[in-house]
Amino acid sequence: MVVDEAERPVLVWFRQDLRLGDNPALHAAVTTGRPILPLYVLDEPGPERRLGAASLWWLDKSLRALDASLRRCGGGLILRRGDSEAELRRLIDQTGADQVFMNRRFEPEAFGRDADIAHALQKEGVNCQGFNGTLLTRPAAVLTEAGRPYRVFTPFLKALMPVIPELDHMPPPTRISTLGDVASDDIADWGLHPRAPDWSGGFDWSPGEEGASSALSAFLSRGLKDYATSRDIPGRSGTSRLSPHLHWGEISPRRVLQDVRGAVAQGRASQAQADKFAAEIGWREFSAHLLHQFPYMTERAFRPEFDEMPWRSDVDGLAAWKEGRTGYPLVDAGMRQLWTTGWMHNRVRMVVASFLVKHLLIDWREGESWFWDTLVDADLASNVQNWQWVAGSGADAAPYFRIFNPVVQGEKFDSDGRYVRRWVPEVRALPDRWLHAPWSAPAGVLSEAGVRLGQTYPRPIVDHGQARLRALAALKSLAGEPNSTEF
DNA sequence: TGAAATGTTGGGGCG
DNA sequence: ACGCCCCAACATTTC
Repeated sequence: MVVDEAERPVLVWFRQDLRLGDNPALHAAVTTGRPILPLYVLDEPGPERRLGAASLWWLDKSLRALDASLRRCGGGLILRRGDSEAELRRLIDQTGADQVFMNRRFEPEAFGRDADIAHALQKEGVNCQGFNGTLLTRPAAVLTEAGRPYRVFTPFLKALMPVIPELDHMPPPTRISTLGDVASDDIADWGLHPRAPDWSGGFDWSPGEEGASSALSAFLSRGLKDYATSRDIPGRSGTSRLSPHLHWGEISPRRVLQDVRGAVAQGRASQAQADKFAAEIGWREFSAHLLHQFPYMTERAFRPEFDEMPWRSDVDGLAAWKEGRTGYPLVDAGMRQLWTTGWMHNRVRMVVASFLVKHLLIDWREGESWFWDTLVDADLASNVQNWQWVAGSGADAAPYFRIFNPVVQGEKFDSDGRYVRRWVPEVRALPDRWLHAPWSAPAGVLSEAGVRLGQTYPRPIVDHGQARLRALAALKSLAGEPNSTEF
């Protein structure tokens, strides 16, 4: 088939950039003036880690939203299932496309494979172009003076902020010229939404580009102005809840930071609040850069001495943790919020993670794996980095002796009990004074609140004081100086 | 982006 | 008036 050069279509390969606005790859494709083939390939099961159940739930909705947006511009999303390279080639063969535009992914496996695919296609005359649509900067852009990756967050953030490129004006295309009849799967056939049973009834999310913008607007008008303190109170809606939108690229971190700066300029929030929020976006960036540069982090401890950690095997403890019946109300509340809504407040994530790793001495990979399956914002770099941070084995990690007391954390950050009462109704009637430690309440208080320990609500599966000493002993046994940050 | 143990200080009760 | 003790409040150190 001989096709006029100017009529050849170009392919936009969507992955974790499920948006039309502020999308560098799509924008570059539109600029060619050629017909556009928007493609998503479900490479599942493929060479990468399989998506978790909550991620599949989200992907289902986000792809539908992207397809609807594309249809409003004149063309729909082409869905294919199979090996990424094979499906790209198939579509290229079917349509005569001679260019591929994609926003790069920076997880090591995906990054390497994208490069392999691009090289293979270029050899055959298909031009491939990669962009950065998901991070503030490419990982290689932030290095120490010695040319090495940062291992400590604060200097990383300081180096990152000045090198973030300006946000180019890339409005969503109003019209996409597409080819007529290109075969696409029906997303309903992919079965991404859970059935039998459908456990997603408690998910309260609006996946897609519009949902992302709404979440940002809501945060800018309500959450940002006292972010620094509200973000730590799990019983309030003080966080942005942008994480799943950012993960799937329904909004870009540059756009988020630009709008936050705009809110400050309009006097809707102070610079200090904005800086605190920017630092959280900075942690996302730090995670992505670390994983890109230290690919072994998904499997092994960032700090090798932690590979010797004497983890316990504890099937019952792990199950109690997952199911939210450890007997510590704040921990149980968090795990139930996760299961019910696909999300957990950040403060509580630290507490439940610390509990698994330090109180139960269970390998952080067990927790990471559970979060991966149940979180709608599951992100390889962030998930792995944060788990290693809590475990003490990560970059700039929590010192080994930092062991959260779930009772003290509850009293500090859920002092009115709003969070625990919402997710652990069994103890709802206890007065604040005893809410976070039901086992310490006098018998009369318990019976008045209708709590029968061991029957209506579990006794603690470990004693905090003993578990703390056990963890300290195990962590101290590691070779080297676990607390040192010197290299 | 801890918590617990230990140390210090100062007010107040009391002999 | 004074020393002594208790203990809360706060600071420091230790894990």
